[in-house]
Amino acid sequence: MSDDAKVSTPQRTDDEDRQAWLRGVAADMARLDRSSSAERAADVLRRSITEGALRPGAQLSEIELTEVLQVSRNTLREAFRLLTHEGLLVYKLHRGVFVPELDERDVVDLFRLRRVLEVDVVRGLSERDPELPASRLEPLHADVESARAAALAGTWPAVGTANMGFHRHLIGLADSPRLDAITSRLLAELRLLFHVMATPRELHEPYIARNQAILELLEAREYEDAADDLHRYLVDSEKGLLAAFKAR
Amino acid sequence: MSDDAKVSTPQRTDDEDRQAWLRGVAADMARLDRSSSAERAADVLRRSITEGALRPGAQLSEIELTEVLQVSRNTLREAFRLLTHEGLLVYKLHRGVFVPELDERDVVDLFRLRRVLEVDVVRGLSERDPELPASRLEPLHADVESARAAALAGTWPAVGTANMGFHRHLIGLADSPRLDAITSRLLAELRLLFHVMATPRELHEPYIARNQAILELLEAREYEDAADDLHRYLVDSEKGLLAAFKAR
DNA sequence: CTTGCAGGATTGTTGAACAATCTCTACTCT
DNA sequence: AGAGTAGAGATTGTTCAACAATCCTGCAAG
Repeated sequence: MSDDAKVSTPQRTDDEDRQAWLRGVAADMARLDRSSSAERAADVLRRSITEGALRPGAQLSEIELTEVLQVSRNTLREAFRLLTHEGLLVYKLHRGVFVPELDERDVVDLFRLRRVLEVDVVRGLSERDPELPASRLEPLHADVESARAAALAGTWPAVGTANMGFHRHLIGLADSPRLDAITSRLLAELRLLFHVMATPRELHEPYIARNQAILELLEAREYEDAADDLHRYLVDSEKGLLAAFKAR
Repeated sequence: MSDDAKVSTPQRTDDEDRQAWLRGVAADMARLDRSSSAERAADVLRRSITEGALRPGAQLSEIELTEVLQVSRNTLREAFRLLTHEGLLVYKLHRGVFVPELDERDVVDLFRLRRVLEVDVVRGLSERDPELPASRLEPLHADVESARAAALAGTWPAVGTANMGFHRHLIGLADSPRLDAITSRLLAELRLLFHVMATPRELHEPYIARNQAILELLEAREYEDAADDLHRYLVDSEKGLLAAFKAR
């Protein structure tokens, strides 16, 4: 860690800045030289699925998509694999790939995991409070803000996106790459579930304020209260989705 | 198993049996027609990695493996993708696939998740105790038994396998497919970590008895005590691995 | 109404080919 | 001599065309 800083600026900050910059550049590079074709195709498909253009249950034809996406069948199948791992597609042997159709049991399973993981992250924050700068909460503020803006504009899917970003960033506070990966998959599946709703307003609107309340508790370092709030939040959200299923 | 009994047996049980049988048949079918080539190649590689024939850091050459496994490059790459998703391989763009080298941070990350998930499963058992037949604990007994047998034979890697099976089956009690998938990946990565030990005896032996103790608490329906034991178990196991890293 | 059987369509797999990138060696220049 | 550089060789990324295996559809027969 320590270095041969010969200048008179505080070495710690200087070094930390450099480290942060190095990480940033590395991340940018990794983002740029992605496996080009396969990941680019996966990006397009991912958006089509999460935005609802491809409904749950829909089949994705290989030959059709090779023409649309301008990639070979092999590359397309690699993109399929990527999305399969994210839970956005399922393979049926010799029958093709489909957008998964989730049901009530999946809702229960999904929220069971969300509760365990998210609540534990928030509870665990109290133990590493000192090393957690306030700037780490910045992305959460941005999510609440954009959720509120989207609500004003009436674009409820965007509200859902922002709310999901809030929880993704909340999980990110734990600095656990494996937890981040798991969360990414869970939220992708949650997206699929949202499509059971005709009008997603009552599915997203109530949670804007509740996210903000949790965020304020985090700022006040009331981690236990925040965890309790979050738990109730997830229970209610699950109830809402299950109700939407029954009313469907 | 069940039959289309027109006799006077209670219909409910009859129907439930039929349902169970249908699920069993479906599972068997799904297990049989696996994606043949790609999954078969992945099976071979998976065993090579988990059994240590391919050490962490080793590179897997494509042309070499196409000859050994008798599959085409495209199919081999699909097998690589499968194992990448399990955490047993990592891709480095334009450089190839490698067996990952995990370090202390991975140990901490991994065990953090194991503690949260496994402990929560055990705690949650108390709420669904009535619907949990004693036969569900049968696989756990088998794991303890085979661990003990392997210890007598001195085959410590087999002890590790049995111990991991115990925890996999423990998680399985939650009946959560997503949790099962996550666990499968975590345990695969744990396997990679075991290879840092020259002599794996002290890494596995102490935990045979501790698994049995936990199992006995489960049978006695002392779920809180079992959860506490499990928590300590995982803390100690993490310590042992970290110590092995430092002594390496 | 169910069962069995073509025929057509789709997926699974292969092999070869070319482009892009990395690694290593050997060379040049100071 | 040592550092930097250019290029050859090897490996990976991607595409294409073809064939084998499997699934789905519709129709005929019982």
